[in-house]
Amino acid sequence: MTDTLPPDIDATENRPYHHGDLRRALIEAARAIIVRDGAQALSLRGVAREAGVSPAAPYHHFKDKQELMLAVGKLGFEELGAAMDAEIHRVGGTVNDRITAIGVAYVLFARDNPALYRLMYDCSRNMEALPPEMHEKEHSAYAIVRNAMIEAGRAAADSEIDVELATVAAWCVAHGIAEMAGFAQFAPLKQALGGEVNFYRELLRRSGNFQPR
Amino acid sequence: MTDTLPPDIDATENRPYHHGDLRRALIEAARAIIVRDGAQALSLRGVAREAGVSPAAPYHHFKDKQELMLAVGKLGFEELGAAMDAEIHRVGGTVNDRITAIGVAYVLFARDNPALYRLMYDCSRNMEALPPEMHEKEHSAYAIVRNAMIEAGRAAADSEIDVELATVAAWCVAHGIAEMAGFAQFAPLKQALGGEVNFYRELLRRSGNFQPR
DNA sequence: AATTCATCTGAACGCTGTCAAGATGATCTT
DNA sequence: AAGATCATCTTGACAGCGTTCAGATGAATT
Repeated sequence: MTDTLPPDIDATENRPYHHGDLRRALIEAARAIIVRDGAQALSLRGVAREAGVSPAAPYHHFKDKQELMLAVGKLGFEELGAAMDAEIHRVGGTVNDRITAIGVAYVLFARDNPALYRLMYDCSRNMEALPPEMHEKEHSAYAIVRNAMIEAGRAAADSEIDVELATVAAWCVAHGIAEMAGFAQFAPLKQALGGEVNFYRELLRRSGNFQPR
Repeated sequence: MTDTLPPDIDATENRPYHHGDLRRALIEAARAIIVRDGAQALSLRGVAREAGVSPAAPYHHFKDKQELMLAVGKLGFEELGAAMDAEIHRVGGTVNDRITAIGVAYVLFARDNPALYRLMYDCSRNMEALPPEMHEKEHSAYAIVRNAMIEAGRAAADSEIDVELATVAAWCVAHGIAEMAGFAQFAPLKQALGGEVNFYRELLRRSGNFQPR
């Protein structure tokens, strides 16, 4: 019973059976639809259609439509973490430069992927708690913010509560701004501040969480 | 042709035709369903059922399901404004006491009506801009925050941009906290800070928007 | 070569949002 | 008072949705 199939890639789930890797294909099809047509237009049947399988096929990989959504949301959090990480390394500089970069990257991710960003929170809210791997892994979005808060001295690294609180406070601010980012009635403010990014930067600055004390 | 029906109530829209006032009945039925069973369970047919009319009846009062949702969202913003107003008058005290009260009232409204709160933003985001009456009326939620920012000296009252910016900054923070309010994984933090409300108050305080400079 | 069993299909269920055509009945005109 | 008007509501239909179940398919194991 030697494995004729390679232990394979590094991915969490991989099953090249009939289709090859339908599970991943479904997740990516769903992501594509949600980014292209918005959350409203996402149907399980549509995802199956996009992946070229029958409407019932997804049920062998996901219990629910919701469980597929959750997988897409998880992917979204990974992408968010990657975007923040990339921006940190691009900016470099002082801790405070980087901490601002994190906030801006967060808001821009939400602005560029509004439906995906929304889904990430929608499926989170429907659960009792976020699955641990969403925010506990080393390079998760949550860990990045958390580490930045410690490094910036916004929390005593030895006080668990203090670190959590600083992280949550920063996260809430970024989330609030991110959700408003697309609202059209802020256009005058964006213009008055000399650009969209400056607007976000100013809001982050005012919150006191993304700039030196 | 003397009016057999009283000119009637003070409401904005009132048409006692066949049903009496189906438009309002539909809005209130929708509100009841969304509060009772969640946003996921809200269907146009269900609303019609709850109001005791046929599935097609709503289409004589609303172009769309979305248009009905929008009306519910508008109602929600009115209730939010009323809740904030009530809390302001209940607390009294200094400007800073009241400004904190506004933030707490905002977050608690979202915590107590999560699905309604979500709908308020969902239908807002689907539009180009919020309908003006949602945030420009004297006692609208927006105006309350705006006036408080001026009174608290957090913005120069004569600088339009400054006032808008301060208001938006505060609103974003409150919104961010409000959306996170229900997340289960914050339970330890709530306990560590001696209660849920203290947790919200601490997050608001840290943002710098809801406390004296 | 035979068996097992995960994977996928086809057909069906009740539900949804929406529409077109017709019935109802309050209001307005005469 | 009688007739016309017209907003209001119902009936019936359509396509599409999430979900289930019985059966077909074919790769992996024996």
